[in-house]
Amino acid sequence: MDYKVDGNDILLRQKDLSLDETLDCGQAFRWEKTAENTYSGAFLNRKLTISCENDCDIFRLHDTSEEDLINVWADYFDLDTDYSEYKRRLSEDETLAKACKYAGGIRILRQDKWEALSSFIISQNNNIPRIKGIISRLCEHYGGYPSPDDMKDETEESLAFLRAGFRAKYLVDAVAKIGSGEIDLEAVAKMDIDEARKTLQTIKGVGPKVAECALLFGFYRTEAFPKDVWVKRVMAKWYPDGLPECTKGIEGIAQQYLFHYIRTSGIEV
DNA sequence: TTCCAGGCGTATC
DNA sequence: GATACGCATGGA
Repeated sequence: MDYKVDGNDILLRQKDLSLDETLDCGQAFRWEKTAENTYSGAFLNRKLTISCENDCDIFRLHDTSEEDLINVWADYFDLDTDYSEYKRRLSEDETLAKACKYAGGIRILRQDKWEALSSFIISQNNNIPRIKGIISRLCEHYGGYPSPDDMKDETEESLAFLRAGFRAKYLVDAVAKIGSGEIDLEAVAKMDIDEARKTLQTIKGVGPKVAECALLFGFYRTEAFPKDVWVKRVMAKWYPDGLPECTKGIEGIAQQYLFHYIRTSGIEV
C-alpha cells in the first residue's frame, strides 16, 4: 500500500479504482457524490469523505488516521486484491474485455454482512435511486446503519416511515431470525456456498437473487452470481449457453463489470 | 395512464 | 419444476 499522511488526511496512490465506478455502481447505497471526484459515506458507521486528485490515481481520505486506513478502509476497498489480474483473466472473453475496458475502476467492496443483506432485501423489484432513499431514511432515523439488535422492536407498521412498501415485513423477518439466533451471519460466512444460499433463503423476502447479492457484496464470495433483470439481458444477449470458462470462481467479479456495462453504457440491449 | 425497477411469496398445474 | 400473478412506491 502506497500512502502518506498529509495533515489530517491520508494520501493514497491506488490503481484500478474509480470512485464513480465503484461507489455508484449499485453495489453500495450509502455513498453520496458531494462534489466532482468526491464521495461521502460510511462503513460500519465510520464516516469517510474520499476524493481523487491529479489523474485520479491519488486518493485523499479526509480526516482519517493511518490506523483507520490499515484496519478499515484497505479492507473495505479491497486494496490487497489485484484487479488488473482479474481483468486480464476476464478479458479472454471478448464481451468481458469490453466491459472491463469500459469501467476498469470497479472494485467489489467488502461490505458488512447485515448491511448488504438488508440493503438487497430492500432492493427487490426496486430501482437504485429509490433503494438509496429508503436506506437513507433508515440511517437518518437511527443515526447510522442500524444493527439487527437496534431494530429488534420494529414492526411492519413502525417501519412505515421508510416507505419501503411490501419489503418492510421482510426486514422484520430477517431481524427476528438473526435476533433469535436461528440465523448466525458469522456462521453463514463459514458455510460452503450452497449451504449459505439455502440458509439465507429461509428469510422471507430472500430468494436466489438477494442471497447472491448478500454473498457477493457482504461475504465476498466472488463465485456468487446475482442475476437481476440487467444480468438476465446480458446472458440472453451474449451468453445464451452460459458464462465463459475464464469467469470460473470469479463469476461475481465478472457480473459487476457486465452489470455496469449494460446498464450505463447505452449499448443496445 | 401505463410501465418499470439489482424479485419473491403464493397458488396452481 | 414451471408458470402466472400480485405486491408498495415513485420516477419516466
